[in-house]
Amino acid sequence: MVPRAPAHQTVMQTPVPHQHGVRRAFSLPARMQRMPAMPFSPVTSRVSFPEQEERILAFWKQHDVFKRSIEERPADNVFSFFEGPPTANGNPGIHHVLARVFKDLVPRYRTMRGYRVPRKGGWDTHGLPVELEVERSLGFSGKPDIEAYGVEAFNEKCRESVFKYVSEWERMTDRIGFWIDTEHAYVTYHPEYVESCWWIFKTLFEGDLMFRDFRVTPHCPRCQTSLSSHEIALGYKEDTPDPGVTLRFRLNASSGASDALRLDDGVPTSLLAWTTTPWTLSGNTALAVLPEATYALVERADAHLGRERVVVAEPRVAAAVADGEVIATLPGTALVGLRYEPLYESTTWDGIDPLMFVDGRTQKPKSAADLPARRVIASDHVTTDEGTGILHVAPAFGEDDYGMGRAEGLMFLQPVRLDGTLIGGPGDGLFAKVADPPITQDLRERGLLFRSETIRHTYPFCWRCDTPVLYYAKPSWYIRTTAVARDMVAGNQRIHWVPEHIKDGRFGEWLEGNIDWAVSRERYWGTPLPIWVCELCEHTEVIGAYDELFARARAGTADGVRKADGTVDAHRPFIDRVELDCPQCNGTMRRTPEVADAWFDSGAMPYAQFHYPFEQNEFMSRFPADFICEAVDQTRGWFYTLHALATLLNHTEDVPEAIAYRNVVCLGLILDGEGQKMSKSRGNVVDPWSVLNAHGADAIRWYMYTASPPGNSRRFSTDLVAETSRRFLSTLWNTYSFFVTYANSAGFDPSGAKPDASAYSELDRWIRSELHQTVRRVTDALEAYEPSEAARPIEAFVEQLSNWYVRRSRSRFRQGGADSNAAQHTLYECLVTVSKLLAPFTPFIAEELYRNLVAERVSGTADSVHLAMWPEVDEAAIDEQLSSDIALVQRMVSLGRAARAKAQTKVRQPLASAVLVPRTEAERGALTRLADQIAEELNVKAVEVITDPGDRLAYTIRPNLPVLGPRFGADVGKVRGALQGADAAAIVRAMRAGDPIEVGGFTLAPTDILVTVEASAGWAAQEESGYAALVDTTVTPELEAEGLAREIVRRLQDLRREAGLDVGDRIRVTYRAAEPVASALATHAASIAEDTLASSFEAVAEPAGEARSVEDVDGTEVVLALSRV
RNA sequence: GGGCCUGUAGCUCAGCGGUUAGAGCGGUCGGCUUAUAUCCGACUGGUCCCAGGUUCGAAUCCUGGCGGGCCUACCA
Repeated sequence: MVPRAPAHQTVMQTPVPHQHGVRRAFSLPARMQRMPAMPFSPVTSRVSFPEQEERILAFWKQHDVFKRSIEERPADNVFSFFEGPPTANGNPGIHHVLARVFKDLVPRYRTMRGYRVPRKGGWDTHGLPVELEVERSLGFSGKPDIEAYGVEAFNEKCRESVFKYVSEWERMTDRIGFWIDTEHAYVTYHPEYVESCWWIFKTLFEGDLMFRDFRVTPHCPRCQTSLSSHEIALGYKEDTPDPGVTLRFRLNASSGASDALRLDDGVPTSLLAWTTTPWTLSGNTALAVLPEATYALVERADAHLGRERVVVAEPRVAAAVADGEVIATLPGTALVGLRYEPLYESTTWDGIDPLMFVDGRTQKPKSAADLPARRVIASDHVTTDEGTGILHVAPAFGEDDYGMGRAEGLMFLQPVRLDGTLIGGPGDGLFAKVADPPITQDLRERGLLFRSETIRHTYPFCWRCDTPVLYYAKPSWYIRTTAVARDMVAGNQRIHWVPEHIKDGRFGEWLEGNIDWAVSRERYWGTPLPIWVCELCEHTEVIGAYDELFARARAGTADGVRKADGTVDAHRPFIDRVELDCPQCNGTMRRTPEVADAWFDSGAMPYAQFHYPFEQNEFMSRFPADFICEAVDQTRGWFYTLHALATLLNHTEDVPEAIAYRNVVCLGLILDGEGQKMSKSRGNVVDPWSVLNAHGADAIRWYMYTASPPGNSRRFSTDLVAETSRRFLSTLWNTYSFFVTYANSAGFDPSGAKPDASAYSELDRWIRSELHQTVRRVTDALEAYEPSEAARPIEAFVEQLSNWYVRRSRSRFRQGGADSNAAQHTLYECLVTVSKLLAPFTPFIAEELYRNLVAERVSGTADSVHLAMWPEVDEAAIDEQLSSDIALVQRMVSLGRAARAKAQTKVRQPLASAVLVPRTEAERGALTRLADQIAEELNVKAVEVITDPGDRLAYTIRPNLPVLGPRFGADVGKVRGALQGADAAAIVRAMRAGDPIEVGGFTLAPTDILVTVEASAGWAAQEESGYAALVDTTVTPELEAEGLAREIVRRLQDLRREAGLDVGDRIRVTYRAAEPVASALATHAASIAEDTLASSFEAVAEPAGEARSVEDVDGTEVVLALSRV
């Protein structure tokens, strides 16, 4: 249907202020203005949602609706949204659709609330995934291949690769109705973006928030590169066999041991330590014990060494030293500070460069004598659950070890090369894992091996080449996030998280355990670190702007960065050639070779997307974001880097807020039908287009919003989307189609005066009450960023609208007159309001309804629902009593139908009466008032509402536990027992009279007891939760005749439809029927004729006409024939 | 290994201290219907993952397991 407006030039008018509403900003063609007689465009009940959506997309484009939805809102009322940039190096899957539809929801809602919501897109273009994709396409297997190929050419390939899939992303984004400005999207490799990143680096460096240090990192010795945590996760192998060796670290007279260790006895005494990595032993510089643990001195006889004593944690004695005798125990603190004999004198080996920790940094010692001696240290990392309770510490090969080295000022030895080969000792020149056996053998021969075994554990391998990964200390640049860790924790408390548990759960705990951010990567395609270090004196300088770079660069060295045409490309390898003069020593300053972690780029987007601070533009009005939304896997990714950089830059007083976002919705992951995460590697990714083409974007969107709360993971299947479309969208569509059909035939004018309040029927007042309660619920939920909570009430309302309001009002729409007008106004209001409520959720169908019902019919209105204002709650329309009364009616009708089903009388068969039994007097009043509706629904002649059904019912009584529980506590059981034995009828009588009830020594009030009823003969009853409905099952001959007449009406209507007659066609009917049908038809001929628009209805011997059918009515043959008049 | 989430009908999910655990879909049967690709009813289908505990009362709260998901991790 949309767009129906003929193509024409839209005329932009001067923007108008929008404090209280939206003014139309372009003029409609003259023929569309003020033509109340013009009907709504006809709406077919059969609609292709996907095709309709394409038409609406075209309408939005033609009329620039997205852009206007921003620009028509006041510039001083900004709601800020940050787009977390997707990496466009693969085709988008349905899981990307999930994120994008949730991102779209809140901005659309806020726009309708009158905010200006700019939506700048972005692309994440740097990083390892891009490099790996290129490596794959070039058939590379590691860094040496890239170096040989040339960094310049390689990076050029990366740049091309990034946008290979962008058009696919844009096509998907557009089709699902995600409004985002891709035209002005930020791109992380653009020079302006990189320059902002540089500014941040410089700001942090000058604020003493950046430093260089060793970092222990997973390292693939074959590819000679660090592996990111993501890559490591790909390569874990279970049950990897490794050596498990227990070693003797000898104590001697100069160890400084206390008397407790009895070294004076002259018995050889050792500390025992266990490790799975013998190749790290030559890097040992300490042993760690748990100070609060108790250690045991164990004496034993060794087959080779004779009498000896060993020290292990007391709980480990049985496991580690099965054949010994504990001769003393001592606290862990008594071991701290002991010196021990090194396994290897590795400090003196060729090629080893011993370092030491000073003030937390590794340094060369002034002389060999300054090196700290190996000693026993205290550490919380030690456990007594495993090994010996004494830990071998090699700071060069373990993160914990490194931390201990730093904290304790230990020696630092790294006798392993980056290619994984050992320097010196028994394994000299061998690859680390290969060196384990010779090292073990050497220690065995020297009497230092206490025990050797093979253990199995989970160990990481390089996912590309299957080489075991080594953990290895390498120099790295850090951002000192620990300096602002408390600020980050405090800031987090000001962020509204959905779901809430992320705040103090996954995210909060991550912040609590914050460590400095290792931000450098030894890679190629990334933001180059703008750090230059003097070759001679190590003077370090950070460049924060291109102008600064060009001013400082030695002549000619920056030519590759600033191209001849004036553009800048600060990427490698050009930037690597830039040399600066050292201001301190006249040496040459060269750039540190690393690039930035790509997460740094994305965390910098609040600033870099606007080239802040180089351009003073939107940044200030956009920071911090009011809303961001990504999947939970971003908790330690984008959510963290955004937060960290904001807190850091606030710490340096360069940005005004310490948080980057105020509200964040974390989405769960999409799983496939089997509950597995969708990923390219598993091959279970659903192609969004297959679903979009079949069911459309609205169906997918509605499914995403309603399937489960945003934070839950959800299983996805096309069938579930199809169900959504059928159940929700079709119901709404048909209600809309119904309205348009009858409104047009009645000449309904939406601009016409609204009916007086008194003209509205009770049904009208009820649905309006429901409508405005729905508006309230939806608004509240959206204000709380709870999309699922917001969507469900709309679904429930549409269901009520279609299946109660419209169904019960159908005849009113046909009749005309004041009542008909009230019904039309009511349904119109409902549909228009629903279209606005739905606009953020299902923007296409909402637009279609709004365009046809409002924009094209009512002057002075916005021409798109997305430019309209959010509906206001009409508090006066809300009548909660009426809402609950109708809910009760619906419940009673449902009970009554169930009672009919028990009696096996179809609803078409009229019955004499129904008896309703509510729980309270107030309910009795309501049902009495609404008895007519119930009688119609149940097809009974009379409805009686009573609280005492007399002998039509038998009673059972039950204790009202929620009331009795708090009062009687443990006696509840006795009360229950007493009630079971009591005379139910007598108690019910007492309850009716309002008398206190004495039972088993307890005094109960009427409200303490619940009554259940059952029908007696001649009645059918259904009871639920204290409510009951009964129907009189007696079918008199009169009732039977009436039922037969209605049966014939239904069959004639079927015949009309089969014959292809129009709703208004008048007919002539002839029939032949045996008894008892014949008499029934004769009696009711007039009403049958009226219901079927028949001008004549006569019994003949041989019925004939345009359509004829032979029917079996309860065993009686009936022949029907009809012809158009 | 640790953290967080999650486990309810064949499927997707509500319910999160209170009477007989629900909805939609599916299946079977019946019914309504000239807005509907709809709708209504009945039937079918549940050791509310398991085991303890708290409580008068537990799907719901606590503890411990088990399964699934995500994140994280060389506990030597």
